[in-house]
Amino acid sequence: MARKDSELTGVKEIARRANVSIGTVDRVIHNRKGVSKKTKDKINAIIKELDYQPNIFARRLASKKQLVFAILIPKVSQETNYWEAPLLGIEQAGAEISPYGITVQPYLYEVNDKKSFLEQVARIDLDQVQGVLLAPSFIEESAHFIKALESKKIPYVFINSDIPGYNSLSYFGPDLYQSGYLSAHLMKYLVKRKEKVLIINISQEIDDQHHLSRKEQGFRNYFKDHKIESPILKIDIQQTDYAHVSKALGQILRKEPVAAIFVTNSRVSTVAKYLKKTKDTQPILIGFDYTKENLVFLKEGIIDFLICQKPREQGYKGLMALYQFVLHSRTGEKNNFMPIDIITSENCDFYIN
Amino acid sequence: MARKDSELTGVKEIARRANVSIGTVDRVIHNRKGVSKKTKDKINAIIKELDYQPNIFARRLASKKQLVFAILIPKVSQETNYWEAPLLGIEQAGAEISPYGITVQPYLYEVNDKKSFLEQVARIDLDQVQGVLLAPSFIEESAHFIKALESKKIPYVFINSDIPGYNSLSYFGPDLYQSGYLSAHLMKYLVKRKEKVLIINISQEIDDQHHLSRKEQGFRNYFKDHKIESPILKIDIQQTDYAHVSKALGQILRKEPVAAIFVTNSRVSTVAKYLKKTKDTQPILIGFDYTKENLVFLKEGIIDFLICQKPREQGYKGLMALYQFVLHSRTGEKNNFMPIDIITSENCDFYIN
DNA sequence: CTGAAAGCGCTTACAG
DNA sequence: CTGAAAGCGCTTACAG
Repeated sequence: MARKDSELTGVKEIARRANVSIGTVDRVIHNRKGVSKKTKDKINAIIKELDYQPNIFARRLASKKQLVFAILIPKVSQETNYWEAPLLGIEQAGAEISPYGITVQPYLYEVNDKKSFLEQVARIDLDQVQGVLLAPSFIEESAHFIKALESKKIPYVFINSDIPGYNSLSYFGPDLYQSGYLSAHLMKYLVKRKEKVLIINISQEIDDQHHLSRKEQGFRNYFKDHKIESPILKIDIQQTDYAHVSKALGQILRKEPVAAIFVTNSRVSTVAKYLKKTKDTQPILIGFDYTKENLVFLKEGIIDFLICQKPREQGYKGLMALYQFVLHSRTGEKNNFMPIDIITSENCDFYIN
Repeated sequence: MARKDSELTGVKEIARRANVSIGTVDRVIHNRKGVSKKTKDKINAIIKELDYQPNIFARRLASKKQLVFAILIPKVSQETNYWEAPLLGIEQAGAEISPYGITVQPYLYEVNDKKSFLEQVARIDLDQVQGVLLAPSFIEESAHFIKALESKKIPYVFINSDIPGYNSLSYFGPDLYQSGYLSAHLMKYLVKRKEKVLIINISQEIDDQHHLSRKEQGFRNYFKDHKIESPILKIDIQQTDYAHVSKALGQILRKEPVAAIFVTNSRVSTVAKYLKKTKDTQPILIGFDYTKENLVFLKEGIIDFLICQKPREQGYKGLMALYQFVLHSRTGEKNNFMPIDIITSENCDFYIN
C-alpha cells in the first residue's frame, strides 16, 4: 500500500512541502552553493518547522567517505612516558568509533620542541580533516593553528591544558589553578609554621600565560587566602635535562634549606633523582603525574605525593566529544575538569588512569 | 560503468560466491530457519573466509526496529540516594546511543525488597529486549532471571555487585573483597595495638555468598595477613531502619567499647546518626559511598573515611559495554573493577562519580 | 527451502 | 539554479 503523502519522512517530506526535489534539499542541508536564496530560505524554514534530524545511518551509508580526526599531542619521550596514557585513551575511543567510518590520525610532536610542533601541524591537510584533538603545549604556535582551524570551521577539542579565550568545542584536563591550590592545601599539613617552601618550574617555556604559571598562582593564592606564614621561594629551570636541573637545585638548596618542594609538573622525578643523591634531610616533595619514573621515587619515599588527573580519560573523552559533535551535533560541557587525585605510596597500586 | 563481479561487497559478494540469493545469505547471517544445512554451511564458510563484517548503517537503515535495553537496578530510596548516580550514568550513555536506534527502559525495584525485584522482572518482556543491565542485589532471585536470559540468548551486564560463575558479558563495580581489604589497610593506621574493631553489616539479606560478606572477608584477611592484634567484633543488623539499628548498636557498644567501626555499605550514615547522639568518645568510622546523608556526617567529622567506587561510571560503562556488544559484537574486559577512592572531609568537594 | 524485488533515507554524479 | 535517477548494503515481505 502506498504511503500517504503526509507520512513521508526526511528529505522527501521536506522536498514535498517545498515543492522542490530532494537534491535541492540536500544542497541546502549541506550549505552547498547553487541554490537561490528564495528556495533556500523556504527549505530552511521547513527544516526548522519539522525539527528535521538527518538519519545518520542513511547518511553514512550513502556517503562512502571516511571522516578523519587529527590528533596533535606530544609523543612519549625518553624523559617521561606521561603521554602514553592519553594516547591509550584515544586509541580506545578510536576503536569504538571506527565502525562509524571514522579514522584517527595521530600527529605526535616532541614535547619540548616548538619546531617539531610546527612540523606536525604542517603535515595536517586541513581539507581532509573533520576534527582535531590537540594538546596546545605551545601557546603562540597553537594560536596560529587554531586560527586556521576556525577559518575552515573545523571543530577542535583541547586536552591536558587549555588556552582560554578560544572557541574550542571543549576542554578535558585539569583545572590548572585549582590543582595548584589543592597542592598548597596538602602542603599546609606537611610543613611547620615559618618553614620555607620552594616552587620549581621545569620547562623550556615559562611565562605568565603559561600552564605552569597558573598552577603556581593557585599554589600561592592558597597560602595567601589562608595566611600561611611559610615563605615561598621559587625557581624557574628552562633546561630540562638532569645536568642543568641538578646544578640549579644545588645552587639554591645550598643557600636556602627548605622544608618542602612543589614541582609544577611531571619533572618532579628529576628533582627526586637529585634529592636521592644528597644526604641532607629530605624535604617533602610534591609533584605531578603518574609516570613510570615518578612511581619509582614515590615508592622509595623520595616523592611524597603525586597529583594526577586521569590522563587516559582526557584522551578518551576528548575524542568522544569530537565524535559526538561531528556525527550527532551534540555538544557537552565546555570545560571538563578532571578530578584531582592524590597518589601516595599506599594507594598507587590501585590507581586507574 | 558496471562493477566487476569481484568487487562486490557484503551480502552480494557472499551470495555470488555461494551461488544463492542475498535473501538466503541474510537468513544464514541471522540464524533464521529455513535454510538447508548444505547451503548454510557453504555460506558460513564464505563468511568466515571473507571475514565478513556487516555494515551497521545499512542494517539499521533497512531494519526499522528499535533495540531495547532493559535496566534493572534499585530506585533511589528515602534511606539513600546512592542509586541516583548509576542512573545518571545510564541516562548519559542512553542519550549517546539513542541515535543508533536504542531505547533504554528502566525497571527500578526497591533496594530492600525481593518482592519488588521480582515484580520488575515480571514486567520485562524478554521477547522485546536485546540486552539487560542489572544490579543483582538478590542472589537467588537474580539467578532465576539470568537463566531466562541465557535461554533466550540475551546478553546481560552486571553493575555494582556481581555473582561469580555466571556468563555475564561483563561486570562493572568494586572488587568487593579488595575494597574490604583496603578498608582494613586504612584502619591499621587509625587504631592502636589491641584496640577493638567492630564490623557492622546492615542489610536485610546477609549470608555467606552475599556481597557484604565478601567485603567482610577482605577486611578480616587483611588483619590476618598482617598479623594485626586488634580483636574484631562483628554484628549483623537485618532491619535497616534507624530504630532497629540504634537499638542493636546500643546493646553492643555498651558492653564492648570499640576504637573503630567498619560499616560494610552505605548505611554508615545510620551508624553515624547514632554516634552523633551519644556523647561517648567517638570511634573512628569508615563506610561506603558518596551519598548525601554520608557526606553530611563526613563533613561533621563523625564519619572519617568513605570508600567510593564511581557509581556513575558503573552505569555509564555498563550500558556502553552492552551497546558495544549488541551493535558491534565487541567484547571488552569481563571484570572491570572501579578504582577504590578514599574520600575525606578534605577532598570530598572535588570528588567526581 | 530459495529467489526476486522493493525500500530504508540519504548522497552523488549527471543532465539541463 | 534545479531535477531525476542510481546506488549505498542491508532487511522485509511476498511468491513459489
